[in-house]
Amino acid sequence: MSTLAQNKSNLERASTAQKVADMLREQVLDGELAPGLRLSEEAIGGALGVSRNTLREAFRLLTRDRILVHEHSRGVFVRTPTADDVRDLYAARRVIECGALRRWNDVTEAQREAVRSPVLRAVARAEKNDFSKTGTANIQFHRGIVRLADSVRLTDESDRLFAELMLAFRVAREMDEFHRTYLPWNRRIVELLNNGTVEQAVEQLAEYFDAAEQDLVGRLTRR
Amino acid sequence: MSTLAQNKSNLERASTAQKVADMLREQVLDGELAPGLRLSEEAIGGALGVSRNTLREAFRLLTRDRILVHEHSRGVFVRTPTADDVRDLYAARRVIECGALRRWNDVTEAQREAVRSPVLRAVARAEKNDFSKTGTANIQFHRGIVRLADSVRLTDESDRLFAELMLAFRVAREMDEFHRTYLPWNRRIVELLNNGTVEQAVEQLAEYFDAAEQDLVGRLTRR
DNA sequence: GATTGTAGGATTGTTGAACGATTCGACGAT
DNA sequence: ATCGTCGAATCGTTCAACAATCCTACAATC
Repeated sequence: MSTLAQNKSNLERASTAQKVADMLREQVLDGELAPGLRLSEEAIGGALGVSRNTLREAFRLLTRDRILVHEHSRGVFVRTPTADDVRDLYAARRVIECGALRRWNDVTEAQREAVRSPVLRAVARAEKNDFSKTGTANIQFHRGIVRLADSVRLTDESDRLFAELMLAFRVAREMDEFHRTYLPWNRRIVELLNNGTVEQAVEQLAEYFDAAEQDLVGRLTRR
Repeated sequence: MSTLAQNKSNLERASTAQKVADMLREQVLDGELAPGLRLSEEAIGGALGVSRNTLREAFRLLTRDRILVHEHSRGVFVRTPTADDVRDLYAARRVIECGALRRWNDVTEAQREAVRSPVLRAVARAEKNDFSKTGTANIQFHRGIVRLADSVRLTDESDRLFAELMLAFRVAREMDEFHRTYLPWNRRIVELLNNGTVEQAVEQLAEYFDAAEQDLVGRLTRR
């Protein structure tokens, strides 16, 4: 049965627009297309060998994911998150992740492990001074938290939020230091969870959001 | 200054695709386009006087809003929410709305009033046996709750959830009775909030979600 | 009778070209 | 220095075309 399910996903051919959108998303999140950059329909379409119409469909998809912004008759641009965007982002994360974390005692062991293990990985990365991977492992930790809620709609929306956050990281400076600062916080949260003191863990998570938001906003405003 | 802001929104001409999407969304939510219906590109495009390419852009927008589903080489269909969809929907609402409601004491009086007043309106509608408007007023109540979180990203996503929920209502039966059943619950929640017992209100809200989810799933499965 | 193969017509997926509408930047007038 | 004006570049939208895919009906097979 599981093989059938796998075949199904292989059969679901992605449309050209979808593939183009995936490729562009990756390039933006990898930093090859910097925030603020304008994406010319002609240039991109020519380089990728797709027609303008198809490319525009791809742009719409990424606009909905908040990776691009669309200005009428001016074109699409790689989004440049503002301080207000970051505040909004963290307001959403506070509600979603704190709410998801409260379900700690109601979920499967596999779900709990998906929260714990990324923190260990992040610590290992940080000890090797590999801070770019520290950041991605950190996001895995938060993805794991969201998944405690058992809602694909929530995880999908959160993935959009995380993508936007990574864009904000690109705009800000000194992000290596940022990730190093908040790693101990995550360790403490996992510790509290293992102790069974869920409500305290939630409180720590909320405090982490307060601190990280203020820090990131600061790195965005004075620049 | 406020007039300038108004003018700005007027200046932001919506694209044709956006206008078409808005029109189709309205028709779907009003029930003029029933769940499961296939939307032919030629038929719709011809009726609305827009080209196929523009119409396809509109379809993409609505697909992202989960109002339509897109099947490769088969076309787009009005979404027919399943029982699993409803469960996922309520899992997301539980996290979002309970989390937002916990902020009750940290928000402005205007925000609090936007939670209270829809309940009074719903009661008034119900006394006149106007249950379609009872349902919309009820949704306003929940929209007000989400707005306590102070995040446009969260309210936007919630609006998508509510739209999907209204689609589920169309598939289910006897929804008049449904809305009548859960109206007293909302009154009690507002009462608890006014008493200052926020945590009890959150608990009531969670119980409401449990009951409503089970009820709605039931109306969707045995049919 | 139920299942499988096959031809066809209809619909979608994608492209390319076209043209009006809008924006941007440079240039010159005040 | 500020304000119009003009032209080039780009976007918004439409149209026509063709390949790829799906659906239906009918025939063939067991």
